[in-house]
Amino acid sequence: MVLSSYKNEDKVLLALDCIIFGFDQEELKILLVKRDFEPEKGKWSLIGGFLKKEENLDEAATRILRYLTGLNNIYMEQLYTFSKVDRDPAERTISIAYYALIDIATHDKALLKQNPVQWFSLKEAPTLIFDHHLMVEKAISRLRRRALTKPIGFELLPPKFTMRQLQKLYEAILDKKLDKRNFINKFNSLDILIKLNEKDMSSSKKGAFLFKFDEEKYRRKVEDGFIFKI
Amino acid sequence: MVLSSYKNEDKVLLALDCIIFGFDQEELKILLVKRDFEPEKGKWSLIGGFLKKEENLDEAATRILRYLTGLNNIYMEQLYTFSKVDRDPAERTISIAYYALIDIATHDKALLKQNPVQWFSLKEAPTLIFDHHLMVEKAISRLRRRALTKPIGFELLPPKFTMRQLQKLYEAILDKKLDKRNFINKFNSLDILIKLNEKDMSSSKKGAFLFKFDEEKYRRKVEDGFIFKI
DNA sequence: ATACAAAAGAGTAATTTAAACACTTATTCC
DNA sequence: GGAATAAGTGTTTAAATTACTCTTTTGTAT
Repeated sequence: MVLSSYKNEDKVLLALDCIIFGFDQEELKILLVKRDFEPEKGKWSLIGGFLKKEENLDEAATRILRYLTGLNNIYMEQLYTFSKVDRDPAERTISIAYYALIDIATHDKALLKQNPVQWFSLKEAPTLIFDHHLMVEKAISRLRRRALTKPIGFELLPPKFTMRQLQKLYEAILDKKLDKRNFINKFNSLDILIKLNEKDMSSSKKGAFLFKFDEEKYRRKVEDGFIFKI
Repeated sequence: MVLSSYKNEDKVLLALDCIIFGFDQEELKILLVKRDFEPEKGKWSLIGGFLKKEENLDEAATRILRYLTGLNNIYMEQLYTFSKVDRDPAERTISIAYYALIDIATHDKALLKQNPVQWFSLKEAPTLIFDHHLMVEKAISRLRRRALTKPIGFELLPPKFTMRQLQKLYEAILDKKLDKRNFINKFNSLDILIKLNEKDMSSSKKGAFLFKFDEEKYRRKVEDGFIFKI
Protein backbone atom coordinates (compact mmCIF):
# COMPACT_ATOMS: atom_id res chain seq x y z
CA MET A 1 0.00 0.00 0.00
CA VAL A 2 1.24 3.42 -0.89
CA LEU A 3 1.77 5.95 1.85
CA SER A 4 0.63 9.43 1.19
CA SER A 5 3.08 12.25 1.66
CA TYR A 6 0.43 14.86 1.05
CA LYS A 7 -0.38 15.36 4.73
CA ASN A 8 0.47 18.99 5.00
CA GLU A 9 -1.35 20.18 1.95
CA ASP A 10 -4.47 22.32 2.10
CA LYS A 11 -7.81 20.92 1.09
CA VAL A 12 -10.53 23.01 -0.41
CA LEU A 13 -14.17 22.83 -1.37
CA LEU A 14 -14.80 22.10 -5.00
CA ALA A 15 -17.97 23.50 -6.49
CA LEU A 16 -19.49 22.85 -9.88
CA ASP A 17 -21.54 25.36 -11.80
CA CYS A 18 -23.53 24.48 -14.89
CA ILE A 19 -24.28 26.94 -17.64
CA ILE A 20 -27.28 25.55 -19.48
CA PHE A 21 -28.01 27.25 -22.77
CA GLY A 22 -31.40 26.77 -24.30
CA PHE A 23 -32.91 27.83 -27.58
CA ASP A 24 -36.58 28.53 -28.09
CA GLN A 25 -36.73 29.26 -31.82
CA GLU A 26 -35.94 32.89 -31.34
CA GLU A 27 -33.17 33.57 -28.95
CA LEU A 28 -30.56 32.02 -26.76
CA LYS A 29 -31.51 31.61 -23.14
CA ILE A 30 -29.84 30.53 -19.97
CA LEU A 31 -31.21 28.48 -17.13
CA LEU A 32 -30.84 29.96 -13.65
CA VAL A 33 -31.86 28.86 -10.20
CA LYS A 34 -32.93 30.86 -7.20
CA ARG A 35 -30.41 30.05 -4.55
CA ASP A 36 -31.93 28.68 -1.37
CA PHE A 37 -29.02 28.74 1.03
CA GLU A 38 -26.57 31.26 2.38
CA PRO A 39 -24.62 33.17 1.33
CA GLU A 40 -26.60 35.10 -1.28
CA LYS A 41 -29.79 33.18 -0.53
CA GLY A 42 -32.63 34.28 -2.80
CA LYS A 43 -30.39 35.56 -5.57
CA TRP A 44 -30.15 34.07 -9.04
CA SER A 45 -27.33 31.67 -9.62
CA LEU A 46 -26.04 29.13 -12.07
CA ILE A 47 -27.03 25.56 -11.34
CA GLY A 48 -24.41 24.66 -8.78
CA GLY A 49 -23.33 22.27 -6.07
CA PHE A 50 -20.33 20.55 -4.54
CA LEU A 51 -18.18 17.68 -5.59
CA LYS A 52 -18.38 14.55 -3.48
CA LYS A 53 -15.35 12.40 -2.83
CA GLU A 54 -16.59 9.35 -4.65
CA GLU A 55 -17.42 10.94 -7.99
CA ASN A 56 -15.52 12.63 -10.77
CA LEU A 57 -16.38 16.06 -12.10
CA ASP A 58 -18.53 14.92 -15.01
CA GLU A 59 -20.57 12.80 -12.67
CA ALA A 60 -20.93 15.57 -10.15
CA ALA A 61 -22.10 18.04 -12.78
CA THR A 62 -24.67 15.55 -14.02
CA ARG A 63 -25.92 14.80 -10.53
CA ILE A 64 -26.20 18.46 -9.60
CA LEU A 65 -28.04 19.32 -12.77
CA ARG A 66 -30.48 16.48 -12.27
CA TYR A 67 -31.00 17.32 -8.62
CA LEU A 68 -31.77 20.98 -9.20
CA THR A 69 -33.64 20.80 -12.49
CA GLY A 70 -34.73 17.25 -13.12
CA LEU A 71 -32.78 17.35 -16.37
CA ASN A 72 -31.29 14.04 -17.25
CA ASN A 73 -29.12 12.75 -20.06
CA ILE A 74 -27.71 16.13 -20.85
CA TYR A 75 -24.24 16.10 -22.28
CA MET A 76 -22.16 18.75 -20.58
CA GLU A 77 -18.68 19.85 -21.40
CA GLN A 78 -16.12 21.16 -18.98
CA LEU A 79 -15.48 24.85 -19.52
CA TYR A 80 -12.95 26.26 -17.08
CA THR A 81 -11.98 26.28 -13.44
CA PHE A 82 -12.45 29.50 -11.50
CA SER A 83 -10.33 30.10 -8.47
CA LYS A 84 -10.22 33.70 -7.31
CA VAL A 85 -9.43 33.49 -3.61
CA ASP A 86 -12.48 35.38 -2.41
CA ARG A 87 -14.87 34.40 -5.17
CA ASP A 88 -17.20 32.90 -2.58
CA PRO A 89 -17.30 35.10 0.52
CA ALA A 90 -18.34 32.26 2.79
CA GLU A 91 -15.42 29.99 2.27
CA ARG A 92 -12.55 29.30 -0.07
CA THR A 93 -14.13 27.48 -2.96
CA ILE A 94 -12.82 26.56 -6.37
CA SER A 95 -15.48 26.13 -9.00
CA ILE A 96 -15.38 24.10 -12.16
CA ALA A 97 -17.83 25.39 -14.74
CA TYR A 98 -19.60 23.06 -17.16
CA TYR A 99 -21.87 24.01 -20.01
CA ALA A 100 -24.51 22.36 -22.11
CA LEU A 101 -26.93 23.15 -24.91
CA ILE A 102 -30.49 21.97 -24.90
CA ASP A 103 -33.70 22.49 -26.77
CA ILE A 104 -36.06 24.26 -24.43
CA ALA A 105 -39.25 22.84 -25.82
CA THR A 106 -38.07 19.26 -25.64
CA HIS A 107 -37.02 19.45 -22.03
CA ASP A 108 -39.22 22.12 -20.57
CA LYS A 109 -42.48 20.26 -20.66
CA ALA A 110 -41.20 17.22 -18.91
CA LEU A 111 -38.90 18.43 -16.28
CA LEU A 112 -38.58 21.99 -15.29
CA LYS A 113 -41.96 22.94 -13.96
CA GLN A 114 -41.61 21.81 -10.37
CA ASN A 115 -38.15 23.22 -9.85
CA PRO A 116 -37.09 26.68 -8.76
CA VAL A 117 -35.39 27.32 -12.07
CA GLN A 118 -36.19 29.73 -14.82
CA TRP A 119 -35.08 30.52 -18.34
CA PHE A 120 -33.73 33.99 -18.99
CA SER A 121 -32.92 35.58 -22.28
CA LEU A 122 -29.20 36.16 -22.39
CA LYS A 123 -29.71 39.86 -22.76
CA GLU A 124 -32.13 40.19 -19.89
CA ALA A 125 -30.61 37.85 -17.34
CA PRO A 126 -30.49 39.15 -13.77
CA THR A 127 -27.31 39.89 -11.88
CA LEU A 128 -25.73 36.67 -10.78
CA ILE A 129 -23.91 35.79 -7.57
CA PHE A 130 -20.15 35.59 -7.17
CA ASP A 131 -18.23 35.32 -10.40
CA HIS A 132 -21.00 33.59 -12.29
CA HIS A 133 -21.16 36.36 -14.86
CA LEU A 134 -17.57 35.55 -15.78
CA MET A 135 -18.52 31.95 -16.25
CA VAL A 136 -21.40 32.88 -18.51
CA GLU A 137 -19.21 35.18 -20.57
CA LYS A 138 -16.62 32.50 -21.03
CA ALA A 139 -19.28 29.97 -21.95
CA ILE A 140 -20.73 32.26 -24.57
CA SER A 141 -17.42 32.87 -26.15
CA ARG A 142 -16.69 29.14 -26.15
CA LEU A 143 -20.08 28.46 -27.69
CA ARG A 144 -19.41 30.96 -30.46
CA ARG A 145 -16.07 29.53 -31.30
CA ARG A 146 -17.58 26.08 -31.19
CA ALA A 147 -20.24 27.08 -33.66
CA LEU A 148 -17.48 27.97 -36.10
CA THR A 149 -15.53 24.76 -35.78
CA LYS A 150 -18.11 22.08 -35.24
CA PRO A 151 -21.70 21.68 -36.26
CA ILE A 152 -24.08 22.76 -33.58
CA GLY A 153 -27.77 22.33 -33.30
CA PHE A 154 -28.32 18.70 -32.62
CA GLU A 155 -28.78 19.45 -28.96
CA LEU A 156 -30.46 22.79 -29.38
CA LEU A 157 -33.20 22.06 -31.86
CA PRO A 158 -36.16 19.72 -31.80
CA PRO A 159 -35.68 16.45 -33.67
CA LYS A 160 -37.34 17.95 -36.74
CA PHE A 161 -36.71 21.55 -37.67
CA THR A 162 -36.86 23.93 -40.59
CA MET A 163 -33.96 25.64 -42.29
CA ARG A 164 -35.25 28.89 -40.91
CA GLN A 165 -35.00 27.57 -37.36
CA LEU A 166 -31.49 26.31 -37.92
CA GLN A 167 -30.45 29.63 -39.33
CA LYS A 168 -32.06 31.50 -36.46
CA LEU A 169 -30.09 29.37 -34.05
CA TYR A 170 -26.83 30.31 -35.69
CA GLU A 171 -27.88 33.93 -35.78
CA ALA A 172 -28.67 33.80 -32.08
CA ILE A 173 -25.36 32.21 -31.19
CA LEU A 174 -23.23 34.40 -33.40
CA ASP A 175 -25.38 37.42 -32.77
CA LYS A 176 -25.49 38.51 -36.38
CA LYS A 177 -27.71 38.24 -39.43
CA LEU A 178 -26.78 35.66 -42.02
CA ASP A 179 -27.65 35.45 -45.70
CA LYS A 180 -30.35 32.85 -46.24
CA ARG A 181 -29.08 31.42 -49.50
CA ASN A 182 -25.48 31.24 -48.46
CA PHE A 183 -26.41 29.67 -45.17
CA ILE A 184 -28.46 26.95 -46.83
CA ASN A 185 -25.81 26.24 -49.43
CA LYS A 186 -23.11 26.07 -46.83
CA PHE A 187 -25.05 23.84 -44.56
CA ASN A 188 -26.10 21.54 -47.34
CA SER A 189 -22.52 21.15 -48.40
CA LEU A 190 -21.79 19.72 -44.95
CA ASP A 191 -24.04 16.84 -45.84
CA ILE A 192 -25.35 16.22 -42.36
CA LEU A 193 -29.02 17.05 -42.92
CA ILE A 194 -31.81 14.81 -44.12
CA LYS A 195 -34.74 16.51 -45.81
CA LEU A 196 -38.03 15.03 -44.70
CA ASN A 197 -41.18 14.70 -46.69
CA GLU A 198 -43.06 16.81 -44.20
CA LYS A 199 -43.77 20.45 -43.87
CA ASP A 200 -44.06 22.71 -40.89
CA MET A 201 -47.14 24.85 -41.55
CA SER A 202 -47.02 26.92 -38.42
CA SER A 203 -44.95 29.77 -39.72
CA SER A 204 -46.17 30.39 -43.23
CA LYS A 205 -48.93 29.69 -45.71
CA LYS A 206 -46.56 27.91 -47.98
CA GLY A 207 -45.10 25.70 -45.30
CA ALA A 208 -41.43 24.91 -44.80
CA PHE A 209 -39.85 21.53 -45.26
CA LEU A 210 -38.62 19.83 -42.12
CA PHE A 211 -35.15 18.42 -41.75
CA LYS A 212 -33.43 16.20 -39.27
CA PHE A 213 -29.78 15.57 -38.58
CA ASP A 214 -28.07 12.52 -39.94
CA GLU A 215 -26.78 11.44 -36.56
CA GLU A 216 -23.96 9.34 -37.82
CA LYS A 217 -22.59 11.95 -40.18
CA TYR A 218 -23.17 14.66 -37.62
CA ARG A 219 -21.08 12.87 -35.05
CA ARG A 220 -18.32 12.30 -37.50
CA LYS A 221 -18.19 16.00 -38.34
CA VAL A 222 -18.14 16.93 -34.66
CA GLU A 223 -15.18 14.67 -34.07
CA ASP A 224 -13.26 15.86 -37.08
CA GLY A 225 -13.80 19.51 -36.42
CA PHE A 226 -13.79 21.84 -39.39
CA ILE A 227 -13.96 25.49 -40.17
CA PHE A 228 -17.45 26.75 -40.68
CA LYS A 229 -16.82 30.14 -42.07
CA ILE A 230 -20.09 31.95 -41.98
CA MET B 1 -20.73 38.45 8.36
CA VAL B 2 -21.95 35.64 6.20
CA LEU B 3 -22.36 32.21 7.71
CA SER B 4 -21.25 29.27 5.65
CA SER B 5 -23.70 26.52 5.06
CA TYR B 6 -21.12 24.36 3.37
CA LYS B 7 -20.19 22.43 6.51
CA ASN B 8 -21.05 18.97 5.34
CA GLU B 9 -19.32 19.16 2.00
CA ASP B 10 -16.22 17.14 1.19
CA LYS B 11 -12.91 18.85 0.74
CA VAL B 12 -10.25 17.56 -1.56
CA LEU B 13 -6.65 18.13 -2.48
CA LEU B 14 -6.13 20.27 -5.52
CA ALA B 15 -3.02 19.62 -7.53
CA LEU B 16 -1.60 21.58 -10.43
CA ASP B 17 0.38 20.08 -13.24
CA CYS B 18 2.28 22.15 -15.76
CA ILE B 19 2.95 21.02 -19.29
CA ILE B 20 5.88 23.06 -20.51
CA PHE B 21 6.50 22.84 -24.22
CA GLY B 22 9.83 23.96 -25.51
CA PHE B 23 11.24 24.38 -28.97
CA ASP B 24 14.91 24.02 -29.80
CA GLN B 25 14.90 24.92 -33.50
CA GLU B 26 14.19 21.38 -34.54
CA GLU B 27 11.50 19.72 -32.56
CA LEU B 28 8.96 20.19 -29.88
CA LYS B 29 10.00 19.06 -26.42
CA ILE B 30 8.43 18.73 -23.05
CA LEU B 31 9.88 19.47 -19.66
CA LEU B 32 9.62 16.70 -17.06
CA VAL B 33 10.76 16.32 -13.50
CA LYS B 34 11.92 13.30 -11.60
CA ARG B 35 9.48 12.95 -8.76
CA ASP B 36 11.11 12.93 -5.35
CA PHE B 37 8.27 11.85 -3.10
CA GLU B 38 5.84 8.98 -2.79
CA PRO B 39 3.87 7.66 -4.47
CA GLU B 40 5.75 6.97 -7.69
CA LYS B 41 8.97 8.44 -6.34
CA GLY B 42 11.73 8.40 -8.92
CA LYS B 43 9.42 8.31 -11.92
CA TRP B 44 9.06 11.06 -14.49
CA SER B 45 6.24 13.47 -13.99
CA LEU B 46 4.87 16.78 -15.14
CA ILE B 47 5.89 19.76 -13.07
CA GLY B 48 3.34 19.54 -10.28
CA GLY B 49 2.36 20.61 -6.81
CA PHE B 50 -0.57 21.53 -4.63
CA LEU B 51 -2.74 24.59 -4.37
CA LYS B 52 -2.46 26.60 -1.18
CA LYS B 53 -5.44 28.27 0.36
CA GLU B 54 -4.25 31.78 -0.10
CA GLU B 55 -3.52 31.70 -3.82
CA ASN B 56 -5.52 31.27 -7.00
CA LEU B 57 -4.72 28.66 -9.61
CA ASP B 58 -2.67 30.90 -11.88
CA GLU B 59 -0.54 31.92 -8.95
CA ALA B 60 -0.12 28.36 -7.77
CA ALA B 61 0.94 27.17 -11.20
CA THR B 62 3.48 29.98 -11.41
CA ARG B 63 4.84 29.26 -7.95
CA ILE B 64 5.15 25.53 -8.58
CA LEU B 65 6.88 26.04 -11.89
CA ARG B 66 9.34 28.45 -10.34
CA TYR B 67 9.98 26.21 -7.37
CA LEU B 68 10.73 23.10 -9.40
CA THR B 69 12.49 24.60 -12.37
CA GLY B 70 13.57 28.10 -11.57
CA LEU B 71 11.52 29.33 -14.51
CA ASN B 72 10.02 32.71 -13.93
CA ASN B 73 7.74 35.01 -15.88
CA ILE B 74 6.29 32.22 -17.95
CA TYR B 75 2.77 32.80 -19.14
CA MET B 76 0.74 29.66 -18.63
CA GLU B 77 -2.77 28.97 -19.73
CA GLN B 78 -5.25 26.75 -17.96
CA LEU B 79 -5.91 23.60 -19.93
CA TYR B 80 -8.38 21.30 -18.20
CA THR B 81 -9.23 19.82 -14.85
CA PHE B 82 -8.71 16.10 -14.37
CA SER B 83 -10.74 14.31 -11.78
CA LYS B 84 -10.84 10.55 -12.17
CA VAL B 85 -11.50 9.24 -8.69
CA ASP B 86 -8.42 7.06 -8.42
CA ARG B 87 -6.12 9.08 -10.64
CA ASP B 88 -3.71 9.42 -7.73
CA PRO B 89 -3.52 6.17 -5.78
CA ALA B 90 -2.38 7.85 -2.59
CA GLU B 91 -5.32 10.13 -2.07
CA ARG B 92 -8.26 11.69 -3.84
CA THR B 93 -6.75 14.52 -5.80
CA ILE B 94 -8.16 16.72 -8.52
CA SER B 95 -5.60 18.21 -10.83
CA ILE B 96 -5.78 21.33 -12.90
CA ALA B 97 -3.41 21.21 -15.84
CA TYR B 98 -1.71 24.31 -17.16
CA TYR B 99 0.45 24.62 -20.21
CA ALA B 100 3.02 27.00 -21.57
CA LEU B 101 5.34 27.43 -24.51
CA ILE B 102 8.89 28.57 -24.13
CA ASP B 103 12.04 28.91 -26.11
CA ILE B 104 14.49 26.37 -24.78
CA ALA B 105 17.64 28.27 -25.57
CA THR B 106 16.46 31.46 -23.90
CA HIS B 107 15.54 29.79 -20.66
CA ASP B 108 17.79 26.80 -20.46
CA LYS B 109 21.05 28.58 -19.89
CA ALA B 110 19.84 30.65 -17.05
CA LEU B 111 17.63 28.45 -15.04
CA LEU B 112 17.33 24.78 -15.54
CA LYS B 113 20.74 23.42 -14.81
CA GLN B 114 20.52 22.94 -11.09
CA ASN B 115 17.06 21.42 -11.08
CA PRO B 116 16.04 17.78 -11.44
CA VAL B 117 14.22 18.51 -14.68
CA GLN B 118 14.94 17.44 -18.21
CA TRP B 119 13.72 18.14 -21.72
CA PHE B 120 12.36 15.23 -23.68
CA SER B 121 11.46 15.10 -27.31
CA LEU B 122 7.72 14.58 -27.54
CA LYS B 123 8.23 11.35 -29.38
CA GLU B 124 10.71 9.91 -26.93
CA ALA B 125 9.25 10.98 -23.62
CA PRO B 126 9.23 8.35 -20.90
CA THR B 127 6.11 6.89 -19.37
CA LEU B 128 4.58 9.35 -16.99
CA ILE B 129 2.86 8.85 -13.67
CA PHE B 130 -0.87 8.85 -13.09
CA ASP B 131 -2.91 10.38 -15.90
CA HIS B 132 -0.18 12.74 -16.99
CA HIS B 133 -0.12 11.24 -20.48
CA LEU B 134 -3.74 12.33 -20.89
CA MET B 135 -2.79 15.82 -19.89
CA VAL B 136 0.01 15.90 -22.41
CA GLU B 137 -2.25 14.59 -25.16
CA LYS B 138 -4.84 17.21 -24.44
CA ALA B 139 -2.21 19.92 -24.33
CA ILE B 140 -0.82 18.90 -27.70
CA SER B 141 -4.20 18.94 -29.31
CA ARG B 142 -4.93 22.33 -27.79
CA LEU B 143 -1.59 23.62 -28.99
CA ARG B 144 -2.32 22.44 -32.52
CA ARG B 145 -5.70 24.03 -32.63
CA ARG B 146 -4.23 27.15 -31.16
CA ALA B 147 -1.61 27.30 -33.86
CA LEU B 148 -4.42 27.44 -36.40
CA THR B 149 -6.41 30.18 -34.74
CA LYS B 150 -3.86 32.48 -33.21
CA PRO B 151 -0.33 33.34 -34.09
CA ILE B 152 2.14 31.33 -32.13
CA GLY B 153 5.81 31.68 -31.80
CA PHE B 154 6.35 34.71 -29.70
CA GLU B 155 6.90 32.51 -26.71
CA LEU B 156 8.66 29.70 -28.48
CA LEU B 157 11.29 31.51 -30.46
CA PRO B 158 14.20 33.68 -29.48
CA PRO B 159 13.56 37.42 -29.80
CA LYS B 160 15.16 37.42 -33.23
CA PHE B 161 14.60 34.53 -35.58
CA THR B 162 14.70 33.58 -39.21
CA MET B 163 11.78 32.64 -41.40
CA ARG B 164 13.17 29.16 -41.55
CA GLN B 165 12.99 28.85 -37.76
CA LEU B 166 9.44 30.12 -37.68
CA GLN B 167 8.43 27.64 -40.32
CA LYS B 168 10.19 24.80 -38.52
CA LEU B 169 8.25 25.67 -35.41
CA TYR B 170 4.95 25.38 -37.22
CA GLU B 171 6.06 22.17 -38.83
CA ALA B 172 6.95 20.77 -35.42
CA ILE B 173 3.66 21.74 -33.87
CA LEU B 174 1.50 20.61 -36.75
CA ASP B 175 3.72 17.66 -37.47
CA LYS B 176 3.76 18.21 -41.21
CA LYS B 177 5.86 19.79 -43.93
CA LEU B 178 4.81 23.18 -45.21
CA ASP B 179 5.55 24.96 -48.45
CA LYS B 180 8.18 27.64 -47.94
CA ARG B 181 6.76 30.25 -50.30
CA ASN B 182 3.20 29.85 -49.20
CA PHE B 183 4.22 29.96 -45.58
CA ILE B 184 6.15 33.16 -45.98
CA ASN B 185 3.42 34.83 -48.00
CA LYS B 186 0.79 33.83 -45.53
CA PHE B 187 2.75 34.94 -42.54
CA ASN B 188 3.68 38.24 -44.13
CA SER B 189 0.05 38.94 -44.86
CA LEU B 190 -0.60 38.77 -41.13
CA ASP B 191 1.57 41.82 -40.79
CA ILE B 192 2.99 40.99 -37.39
CA LEU B 193 6.64 40.57 -38.29
CA ILE B 194 9.34 43.19 -38.50
CA LYS B 195 12.28 42.46 -40.77
CA LEU B 196 15.55 43.45 -39.19
CA ASN B 197 18.64 44.69 -40.91
CA GLU B 198 20.63 41.78 -39.58
CA LYS B 199 21.40 38.34 -40.83
CA ASP B 200 21.87 35.06 -39.12
CA MET B 201 24.96 33.53 -40.71
CA SER B 202 25.00 30.30 -38.77
CA SER B 203 22.99 28.21 -41.15
CA SER B 204 24.08 29.20 -44.61
CA LYS B 205 26.70 31.04 -46.56
CA LYS B 206 24.17 33.54 -47.79
CA GLY B 207 22.80 34.28 -44.39
CA ALA B 208 19.14 34.65 -43.51
CA PHE B 209 17.48 37.86 -42.48
CA LEU B 210 16.32 38.01 -38.90
CA PHE B 211 12.82 39.01 -37.93
CA LYS B 212 11.13 39.95 -34.74
CA PHE B 213 7.49 40.11 -33.78
CA ASP B 214 5.71 43.42 -33.72
CA GLU B 215 4.51 42.96 -30.16
CA GLU B 216 1.63 45.34 -30.39
CA LYS B 217 0.20 43.89 -33.58
CA TYR B 218 0.89 40.37 -32.37
CA ARG B 219 -1.11 40.90 -29.23
CA ARG B 220 -3.98 42.37 -31.15
CA LYS B 221 -4.12 39.33 -33.41
CA VAL B 222 -4.05 37.02 -30.40
CA GLU B 223 -6.99 38.80 -28.88
CA ASP B 224 -9.03 38.86 -32.06
CA GLY B 225 -8.43 35.27 -32.90
CA PHE B 226 -8.26 34.46 -36.59
CA ILE B 227 -8.03 31.51 -38.84
CA PHE B 228 -4.57 30.62 -39.99
CA LYS B 229 -5.21 28.00 -42.54
CA ILE B 230 -1.94 26.36 -43.29
C1' DA C 1 -63.48 32.74 -56.74
C1' DT C 2 -60.30 36.08 -56.62
C1' DA C 3 -56.92 38.94 -54.75
C1' DC C 4 -53.72 39.51 -51.20
C1' DA C 5 -50.29 38.42 -47.70
C1' DA C 6 -46.43 35.98 -45.96
C1' DA C 7 -42.74 33.37 -45.87
C1' DA C 8 -40.14 29.67 -48.54
C1' DG C 9 -37.19 28.53 -52.05
C1' DA C 10 -33.67 28.73 -55.43
C1' DG C 11 -28.74 30.13 -58.80
C1' DT C 12 -25.12 32.96 -60.77
C1' DA C 13 -21.40 36.09 -61.29
C1' DA C 14 -17.54 38.45 -59.04
C1' DT C 15 -14.10 38.35 -55.73
C1' DT C 16 -11.07 36.44 -52.59
C1' DT C 17 -8.31 32.93 -50.84
C1' DA C 18 -5.58 28.72 -51.11
C1' DA C 19 -2.47 25.52 -53.39
C1' DA C 20 0.98 23.91 -56.37
C1' DC C 21 5.07 24.67 -58.29
C1' DA C 22 11.28 25.69 -59.56
C1' DC C 23 14.67 28.70 -60.50
C1' DT C 24 17.93 32.57 -59.16
C1' DT C 25 20.78 34.93 -55.68
C1' DA C 26 24.18 35.80 -52.22
C1' DT C 27 27.90 34.35 -49.84
C1' DT C 28 31.57 31.48 -47.91
C1' DC C 29 34.94 28.15 -48.34
C1' DC C 30 38.25 25.72 -50.78
C1' DG D 1 37.28 31.45 -59.54
C1' DG D 2 34.33 27.65 -58.89
C1' DA D 3 31.48 24.84 -56.00
C1' DA D 4 28.43 24.34 -52.38
C1' DT D 5 24.66 25.82 -49.49
C1' DA D 6 20.56 27.59 -48.05
C1' DA D 7 17.78 31.96 -48.83
C1' DG D 8 14.72 34.31 -51.44
C1' DT D 9 11.23 35.18 -54.69
C1' DG D 10 5.94 35.07 -58.27
C1' DT D 11 2.68 33.11 -61.03
C1' DT D 12 -0.89 30.30 -62.38
C1' DT D 13 -4.82 27.47 -61.28
C1' DA D 14 -8.40 25.88 -58.48
C1' DA D 15 -11.55 26.40 -54.83
C1' DA D 16 -14.26 28.92 -51.64
C1' DT D 17 -16.77 32.85 -50.32
C1' DT D 18 -19.65 36.68 -50.94
C1' DA D 19 -23.24 39.56 -52.73
C1' DC D 20 -27.44 39.73 -54.55
C1' DT D 21 -33.67 39.38 -55.91
C1' DC D 22 -37.32 37.40 -57.89
C1' DT D 23 -40.74 33.53 -58.11
C1' DT D 24 -43.53 30.05 -55.82
C1' DT D 25 -46.87 28.29 -52.76
C1' DT D 26 -50.96 28.37 -50.30
C1' DG D 27 -53.96 30.07 -46.59
C1' DT D 28 -57.01 33.87 -45.50
C1' DA D 29 -60.02 37.61 -46.30
C1' DT D 30 -63.40 39.69 -49.13
